[in-house]
Amino acid sequence: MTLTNNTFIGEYTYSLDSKGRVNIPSKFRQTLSTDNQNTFVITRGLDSCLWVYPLVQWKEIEENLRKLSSLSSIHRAFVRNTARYATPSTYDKQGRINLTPSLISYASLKKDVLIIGMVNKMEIWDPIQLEKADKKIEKINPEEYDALSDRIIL
Amino acid sequence: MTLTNNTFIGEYTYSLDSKGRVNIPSKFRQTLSTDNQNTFVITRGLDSCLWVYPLVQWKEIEENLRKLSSLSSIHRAFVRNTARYATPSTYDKQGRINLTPSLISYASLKKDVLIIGMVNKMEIWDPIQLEKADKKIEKINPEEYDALSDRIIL
DNA sequence: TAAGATTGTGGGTAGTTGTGGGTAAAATTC
DNA sequence: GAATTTTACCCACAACTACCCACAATCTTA
Repeated sequence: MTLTNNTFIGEYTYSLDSKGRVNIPSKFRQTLSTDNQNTFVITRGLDSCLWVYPLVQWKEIEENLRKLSSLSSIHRAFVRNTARYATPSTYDKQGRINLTPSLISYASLKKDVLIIGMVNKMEIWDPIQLEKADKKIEKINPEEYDALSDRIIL
Repeated sequence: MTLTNNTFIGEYTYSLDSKGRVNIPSKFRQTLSTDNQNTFVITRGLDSCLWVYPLVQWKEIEENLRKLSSLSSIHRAFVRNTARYATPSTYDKQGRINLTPSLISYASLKKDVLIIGMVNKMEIWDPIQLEKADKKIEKINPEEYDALSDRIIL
């Protein structure tokens, strides 16, 4: 059953094979095909994980990058660092995407891989890395976390 | 697989051969051929790298240069430095472009060469030069960099 | 519960891509 | 105008990638 367009939620475990392929949760594939879309952009996340955007989502980011000026060195660096690691990819007939060696090593991916829905994108994690990141967050800024609670009604 | 017209993202490693030829990532070639275009304009980048524009993009730059006044010495210098090093080029049947000795030496290119998609253009880098440039940016204005992160939602 | 459909995982193969070098045309020099 | 250098075009081949098929495990449905 499909949720709505471009909404990713849930957690799924898959295995990365010897060719660097990972399965995409079938629910996510359905979500995407409603939009006649099987193209993603995979890139480095801000934690040690990968971010996978559906093309429409990525296009929005790109539009914002286009507005930055090549005359500013900061702007150039920002565009470069954002665009540099972005890799377009489609899923194959079996529903898998290819990860480049560079992306695999960035996220320290081994055999078992966690895919997490992040509403507008998915994250690909090594289970151990995710655990580490979780523990780190627990320690710092519980106040900031609470502040978010005010902005978002659950 | 093609993204859309004139969008360049990702990082690719190629080798500069003895004749001064570098491969263009096949994804970029597809992007360009959608426009029935295999003509680039290569010029000096503002960092120590080369900028490669598809012809359409370059035409836009030219239009903007036309608007600058020759009465202003700053404007004159800007137009001169932008136009001066621009070299039109096409890729051969194998998908390679020729770099002139002048361009090669400007970017300090050796054997290994990095091509980076910058959304509206590509950059050609020597890996060591890029590393240097990265470190430089880290030092100056982290606040400005963070401000950009707020403007662009990833 | 059995049969059928869907999903996840592995591997083989044909086509594409990256890199080197050869040759003929064009440009440059003497 | 001949000789030499430079450039553009072509071919060859190795490495890699995308696509295809197979099959086991799981879920669905009657």
